[in-house]
Amino acid sequence: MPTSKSTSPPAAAARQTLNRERIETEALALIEAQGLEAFSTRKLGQQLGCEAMSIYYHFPSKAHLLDALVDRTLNGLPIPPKNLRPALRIRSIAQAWRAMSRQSPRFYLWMALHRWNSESGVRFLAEVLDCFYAAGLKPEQAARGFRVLGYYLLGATLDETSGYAQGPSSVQPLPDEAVQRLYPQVAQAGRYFQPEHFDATFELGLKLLLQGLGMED
Amino acid sequence: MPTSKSTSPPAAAARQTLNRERIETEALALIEAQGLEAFSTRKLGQQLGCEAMSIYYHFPSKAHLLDALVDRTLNGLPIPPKNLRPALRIRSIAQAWRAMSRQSPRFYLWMALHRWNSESGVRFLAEVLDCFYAAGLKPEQAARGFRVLGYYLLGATLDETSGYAQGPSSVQPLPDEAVQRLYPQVAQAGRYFQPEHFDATFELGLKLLLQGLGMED
DNA sequence: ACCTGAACACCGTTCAAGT
DNA sequence: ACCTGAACACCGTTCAAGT
Repeated sequence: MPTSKSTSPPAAAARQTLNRERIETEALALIEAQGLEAFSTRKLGQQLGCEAMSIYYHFPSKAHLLDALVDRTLNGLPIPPKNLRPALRIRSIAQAWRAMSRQSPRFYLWMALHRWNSESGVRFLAEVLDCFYAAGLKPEQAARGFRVLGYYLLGATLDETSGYAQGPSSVQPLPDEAVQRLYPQVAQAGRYFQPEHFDATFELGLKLLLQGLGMED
Repeated sequence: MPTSKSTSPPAAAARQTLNRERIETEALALIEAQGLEAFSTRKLGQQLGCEAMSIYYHFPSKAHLLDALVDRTLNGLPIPPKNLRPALRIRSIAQAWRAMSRQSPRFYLWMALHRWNSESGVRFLAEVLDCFYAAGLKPEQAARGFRVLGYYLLGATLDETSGYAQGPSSVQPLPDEAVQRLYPQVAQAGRYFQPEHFDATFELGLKLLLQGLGMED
C-alpha cells in the first residue's frame, strides 16, 4: 500500500515514533488482516514503517509481544458488578468473552490456546472463580463448575471463530454435492452450523450447564 | 542420532524405501517428539534418512501430509455398535476421542482446529449425528445437541492436552508464590485442574449435558 | 535512547537434473 | 518411477554499529 496521503513526503517517511502502544495496535490489526500464521515481525516492521529489528528494542521477542497482546485483550474485558446474581455474572462474562472472540477471531486462536498466567490472566480467572464461590459452591464444586463451563466456552468460541462455518480446511474436501448424496443427515444439520444459529446454540448449552450446576432454574 | 546398528553400512545408509505409510508414521512420531511448531519437512527428511524434497514426491505439500495424518487418525477411531443406547454410543465416541487426544496430544492441536471435511471426516460426523437422531431428536435439536456436546468435548480435550496443567505459556508468568498470596482462591482451585481430576471433571459436564438434552436420566 | 543492517540458522517449495 | 541439490523467497533473532 502507498504511504499515507496529505502529509509531506519526509513526514510520511518518518511516521510517528515507535512505542509499545503503537506496535501492539498495529500487530493486532495485522493479525486480523492476514492471520496468525502470516504474522511476522518483518511484515509488522514494514507496516510500522521501520526495520523489523526496531521492534526488538521495545519487546525482547515475538513471544513477549504476543503476551502483551493477550494482557491488553484481557484488560479490555468488562467485569460485571458483584451485586449481580452469580449466574448473571457468569453469563455476562461469557457474553463478553464471546464478543471479544468475534471482534478478534484470528488473534483469538492465540488467546484461547495460551494459558493466562500473567498478572492480568490470573486476576481474570479469580474474577470468574468468584462467581462460583458466590453461588455457594464448595471449593471442589466451584473448581469443577468453573472447568466445565470453561471447556464449553472454549470449544464454542473456537468453533465459532475457526470452525465449520469458516469453510473447508482440508486440502481436498469432500464436495458439498457428495456430502448431500452420501450423508444427507450431515447436509441437513449443516444449516444449523451457520453463524445465524451461533447465539441460540450457545445459549442452549449454557442454560443446560448452569441449570445442571444448580446456579439457575 | 547414529545410523541403526547391526546392519552393514550401505544397508543402513540406504534405509527402507520411502512411501506414504512410512512418511506418515515418522511424521506423527516427530510431531509428538518435538511439537507441531517445530515440525518441518526438513527435519522429517532427516529422520527418514532422505532429502526433505523426496517427501514431495509422495505428498504434494506439507498441508497434504497433515491432511493424511488427520484421515489416518479419524479412521483409527472405533465406532460403537448401533444397537447400543444412543447416550452410550455418544459416551463411547467421546471416550475414544479423548483417548486419541491423550495418545497424540501435540498432533491433536492440528486435529482439533481443522475441519474434517475429508471423506473420513464427514463419515465420522455422520456417525455421531446418527446417535442424536437415534435418540429421537428432530433435525434442529439433533444439530444443536451435536454442536453443544461437540463444543464441550473440543474445549475439554484442548484444555487437557494443551491447557493449564501443561505449565505456564506466558513469557513472564506470575510466580506461584504470588498467586498463592494475591489470589488464594485460584491457588486452591488449581489443585482440581491437575490430570488426576480430568476424568471426574469431564464426566460431570458430560452428564449434565446428556441429561439436559433428555438422552440420559 | 533508540534504530539500523548485515548476518546466521532456519523455513516451504520450485525446478531442472540425476538414477 | 523415484530421489537429489541448488535456488528462491521467506522466517526469528544476534550483534555490532550508527544517530
